[in-house]
Amino acid sequence: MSLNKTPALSSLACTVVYWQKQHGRHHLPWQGTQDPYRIWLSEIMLQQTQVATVIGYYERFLSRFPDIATLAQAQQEDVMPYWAGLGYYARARNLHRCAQELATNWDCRFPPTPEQIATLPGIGRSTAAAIAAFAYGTRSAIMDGNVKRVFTRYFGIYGVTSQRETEKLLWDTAQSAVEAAPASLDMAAYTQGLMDLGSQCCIRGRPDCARCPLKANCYAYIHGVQQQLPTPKPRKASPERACKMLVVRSHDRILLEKQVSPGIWGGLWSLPRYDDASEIDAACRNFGQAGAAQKMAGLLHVFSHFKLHIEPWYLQCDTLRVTEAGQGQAWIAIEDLPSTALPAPIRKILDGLFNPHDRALPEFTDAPADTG
DNA sequence: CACGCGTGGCC
DNA sequence: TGGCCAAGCGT
Repeated sequence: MSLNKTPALSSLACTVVYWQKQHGRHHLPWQGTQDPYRIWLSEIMLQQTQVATVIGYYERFLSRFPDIATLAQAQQEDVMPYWAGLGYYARARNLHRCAQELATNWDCRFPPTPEQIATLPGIGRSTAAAIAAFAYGTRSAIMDGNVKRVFTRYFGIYGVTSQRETEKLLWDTAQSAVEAAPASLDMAAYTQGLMDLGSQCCIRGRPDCARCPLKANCYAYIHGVQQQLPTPKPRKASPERACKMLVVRSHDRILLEKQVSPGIWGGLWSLPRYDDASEIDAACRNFGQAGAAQKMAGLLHVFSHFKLHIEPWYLQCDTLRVTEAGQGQAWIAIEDLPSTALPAPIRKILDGLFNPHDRALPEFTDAPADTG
């Protein structure tokens, strides 16, 4: 992919800087300094941790350990209390180790290049670039969750961002954006501006495109696909459950059960539900039709947090009197089903029975298949 | 390289 | 309300 000569690329960095100076954040505790120690400490604390959580920890830590030498001389047991509650405690152990390494090998200073900084414990490519950009003005790109949102949307980069190919494209694009910018670019404002855009405008759920300075050239805004980007990770396999349901028909009516709220399908009407075949048998005997139920084609319904395998059975028993409905049950006329509040899979089952589109008779099967 | 690491916020 | 996510990194 060649983005280098597009207007979208060449105008990006200056637009971000201009916006950051007017609308970005300028009063966070770690801003307004070029001290690599303070910048480093903030970057480590901010890894996978929200700004509001970090602020208090940052100020307490900095009061106790004001510079690299103080931190390097401390015992790890004296450091950890200042991290307790912040999470990801390897960050604190690496921070301490890193300070000692800087004291031993670098005269309590940070190395001059992001490549060298990234060799230190707990500092990866993105954190190293951020430290170098804020402390030295080095033109090296960062890549965090904010930048991923901004760039996937702005450039229309599809693919799960944690996958290698997408990750590489994002890094290459981010570096190209820096290199396409004029030499006078304010790297600190640009780096901060990308993160400010990501946290203030280009948020995940409802991006505030109206206030975004990049919308004129933004792929997602132009094509209306903000909700599709960044490409969401495939969800973990959800637990699966199974149940059987019974369609009991008497003349022109079927038996439905009102679902309680709160609960699955609360307030809707569903079919009587059973856990196993013996309960189906018992129900049929109860209706005076032992062994008369027919197994229908199974289907799979996917909820947000689990999957339900439904095995419907059909029982014709015209001897029943429709006045005999249990608590929470009702005999509903088939002609009234279209106006009845039914969950989608229940409507599908009943549609297949009573409104077969392309076959003369409802279809029964011995081998239920998940056709959901 | 997919995963574990911690806690809080969000819907 | 449980799952997903947040200024990532190390293994």
